[in-house]
Amino acid sequence: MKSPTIVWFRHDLRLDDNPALAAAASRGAIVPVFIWAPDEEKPWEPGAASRWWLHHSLERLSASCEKAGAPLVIRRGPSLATLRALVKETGAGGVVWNRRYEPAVIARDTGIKKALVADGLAAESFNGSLLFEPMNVATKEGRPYQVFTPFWRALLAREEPAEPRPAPKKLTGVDRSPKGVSIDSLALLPTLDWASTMEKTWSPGEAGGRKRLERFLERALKGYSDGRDQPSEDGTSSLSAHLHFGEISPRRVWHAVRDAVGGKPAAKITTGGAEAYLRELGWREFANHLLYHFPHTADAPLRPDYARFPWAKDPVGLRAWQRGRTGFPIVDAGMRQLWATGWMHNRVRMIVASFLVKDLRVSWLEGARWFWDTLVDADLAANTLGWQWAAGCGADAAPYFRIFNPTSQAEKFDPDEVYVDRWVDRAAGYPEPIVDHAEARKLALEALKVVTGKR
DNA sequence: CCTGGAGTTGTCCTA
DNA sequence: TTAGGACAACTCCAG
Repeated sequence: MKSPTIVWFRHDLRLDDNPALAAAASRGAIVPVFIWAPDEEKPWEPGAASRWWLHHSLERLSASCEKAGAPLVIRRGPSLATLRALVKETGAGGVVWNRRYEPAVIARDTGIKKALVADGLAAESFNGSLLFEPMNVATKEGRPYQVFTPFWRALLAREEPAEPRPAPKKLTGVDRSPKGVSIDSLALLPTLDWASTMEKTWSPGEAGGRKRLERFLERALKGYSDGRDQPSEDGTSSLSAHLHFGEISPRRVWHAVRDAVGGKPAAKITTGGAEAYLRELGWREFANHLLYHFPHTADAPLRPDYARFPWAKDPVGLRAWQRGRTGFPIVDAGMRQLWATGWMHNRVRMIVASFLVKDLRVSWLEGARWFWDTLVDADLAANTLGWQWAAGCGADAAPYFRIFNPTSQAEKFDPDEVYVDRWVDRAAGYPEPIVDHAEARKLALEALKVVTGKR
């Protein structure tokens, strides 16, 4: 019998349109593996909400692999050593995986590939997570893009992403599957009772992702352009966490959206909702492009001038923001939705982010860290882009004078206060506003002069 | 190399 | 009540 191939699952927790899995399955027997090694991703090892999601996603993936004929082996420990051990135990001839683009992960994976090849093994990686990988996209001058619109135009001018390929009908496992550990033993679930609302809100896993997509296409795609701005409505796709963990393929989403509006090439789509949604997938690509080409941005502003920005030390304000006790109902509603569900509507993410960095003048990194721990869709590329955009220190950032007014944003996007009422009880001991917005706005504009170097 | 149009998501003041 | 301009320049990127 031919030697089996190890399929190293990471952020591609699906069988559908999974290039690494497909390649391995076409060669013969496979050993599907997930390795829990959070230390290797420091300082951005998965946060609490991500771990909750991962726990359930692994349960689903494990069930699917089992059913398809090749049980998932779960282990913990250093990735390279674990892969080498598995090679030894199974006589595998190679290891395959789908690529990730976070700086720490790239460094690790590069080392692992080199080591495996030096061991005399076949090691091959694939694109399972992006429509267009960052190393293949550049301006006419060969530089990375830093402005979204030209980036997006360039993507639209290209050949479209390939059609997704369905899951292999059957997987062939090895005769004696290597021992693994239980999902429970990874201790991914929170110890306190924090996840009950999350459990009601989400269905982690491949099937849950596909259902979300179908539901979105049926109910919200058409009205997406405006619907996505109403946090009280289910007007967004809510696919972010499924996409982050690779439970659904972006190619699958891309083509499903195209097909939903007649199957025209994406560049020719003028239907408002579909065009706007594909553009959001474009932002996901752009975020990965930026993080790949500017790896320092996860921890420092892209625009070096901003290192001078006089951020406030305000642990009390930060705490009030985190707990949803700022006295600004739309901000508090968002922060409480985040705490309860592990997710926040994108419109509200912008409002709360602007509030933290402009009204409280607390560093975007504090916000990024809180989101990182509490979002089920926490994604280093998207989180970095979003926070640097709000703070004005990133690529294609919001102009410095664009400071969200939490009151007018609420009036505009939650006029009947349906969203606020869902998350905030303003009767009992609801706090007074912790800042005067008009005053805070002036101070923020003043502080920004330090960066622009003017008086 | 130069040129010129353009840049996700806003707010406030004035006429 | 509403519409329009100011809020800063700067850099990006295609032609």
